[in-house]
Amino acid sequence: MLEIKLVRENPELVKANIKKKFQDAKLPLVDEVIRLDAEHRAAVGEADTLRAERNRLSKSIGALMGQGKKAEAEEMKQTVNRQAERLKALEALEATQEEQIKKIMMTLPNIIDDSVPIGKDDSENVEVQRFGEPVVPDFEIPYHTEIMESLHGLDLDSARRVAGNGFYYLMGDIARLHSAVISYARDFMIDRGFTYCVPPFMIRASVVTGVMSFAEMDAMMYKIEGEDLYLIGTSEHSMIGKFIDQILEEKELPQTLTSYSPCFRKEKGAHGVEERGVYRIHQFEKQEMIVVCKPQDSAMWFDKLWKNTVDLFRSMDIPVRTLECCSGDLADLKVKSVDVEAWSPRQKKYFEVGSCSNLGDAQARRLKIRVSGEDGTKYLAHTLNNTVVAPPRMLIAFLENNLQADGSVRIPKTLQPYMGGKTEMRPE
RNA sequence: GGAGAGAUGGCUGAGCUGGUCUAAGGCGCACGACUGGAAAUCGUGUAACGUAGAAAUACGUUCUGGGGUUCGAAUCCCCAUCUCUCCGCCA
Repeated sequence: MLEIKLVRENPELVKANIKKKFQDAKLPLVDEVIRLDAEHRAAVGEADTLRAERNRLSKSIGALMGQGKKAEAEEMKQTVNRQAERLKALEALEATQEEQIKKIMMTLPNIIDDSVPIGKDDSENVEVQRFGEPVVPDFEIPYHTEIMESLHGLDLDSARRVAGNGFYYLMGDIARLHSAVISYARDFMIDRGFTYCVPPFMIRASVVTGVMSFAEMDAMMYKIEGEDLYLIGTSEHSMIGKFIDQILEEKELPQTLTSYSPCFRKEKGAHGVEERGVYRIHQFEKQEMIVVCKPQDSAMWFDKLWKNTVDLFRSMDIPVRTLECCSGDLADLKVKSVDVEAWSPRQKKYFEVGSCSNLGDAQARRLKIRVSGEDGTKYLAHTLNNTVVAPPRMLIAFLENNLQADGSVRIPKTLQPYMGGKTEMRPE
């Protein structure tokens, strides 16, 4: 979501950005929206003149009525009525133009950061940095469902009967580990100065459309039947929505929040062979972090945010890397984004466990999140979000990296207090 | 779920028998005066968004949101949302 002024004044910049994202089909939209905008402003100008005239005449009708000059008032009413038709037509035109402009503006991608690598799809994403040694042990690592089952920690059969594919029962120590990871991650972020928050798990359509594109919404969100409510796909939705229509004082920034929520996703689309078990599921839990800040600070916060996730995983002895999203793979609302990926010693590759995004002012423009500066000027805030940790997918990385040759799973020191002091989980 | 009352600029709060509402009054905030400095006091100014303009400014839109009646809506009508009170239900 760009500002129409930017498109009007810098069409070449907007077009170059579209090309960088390999969305050439959208190029004609730029000229089209500029034309619509010019027509719209002309219509507004004419309509405003008519409205001014109507207001002036209406006022004098009031005055005439007060003086008891009914005949003159009636005559004046007729004058206003003669203009009413043209005004009505103009107002209808204004409405359709606004709708058309908004529709196009919603599809134009945000201007990406200069540092974003150019590439057409996820195959061209770029590894930035590795943290920790990606170890491949000399014994075989089983599929994560087998590790969990060996510890009596997973019951997919029952889940299928009760809710279907994409759901799970976590049992015993695995369920406890799940809660431990969430609690540990919560405290980890609180220690870094973030404010803990439990948000609504359902949100209105108006908030959904503010935080994501229609295509994403259709592919992800579960709707509550008969109500204007959707189950959240991530607490980012309700956390950014918290600031909808707000004008924040500059001194209240930055807002740094960490939130817990269950997440619900339809996950429309094919499920690959490596996505069995608890990798791609309709329901999971997540500790999230979001930041609302001044525009000049968002790049700095972006770096801080993804580092938090890296540090968290490293504190549980899980090797990770950061993978920068290339231009073509970057969602339209985003300025820049990196995925944090955890090492899978079984697959001998990294897989996504978190995603850190700088949205610039795109969400803020849609949701009207503004800042009132010291000198009274108003501007849009920048918004960012990042995963702290999202089990049960994260447990896959945890189990594979902490599995011992004898089938037991080591519990790192940092997690032990959250596991009642246990140092390992052992199959019976 | 049932019944009733409400929603007005940053906050509080009047207006709600339709027409100087260009939204009173108060609080807060900003600037100025007074002061050695401050408090108190006094004065002035204090919403957002859009269009035009270099700017001053002008015009338009907005009184929870959407629709309607009217020459004209904060005010009347309809729908939605939210809040409060009472009843019911419930962890």
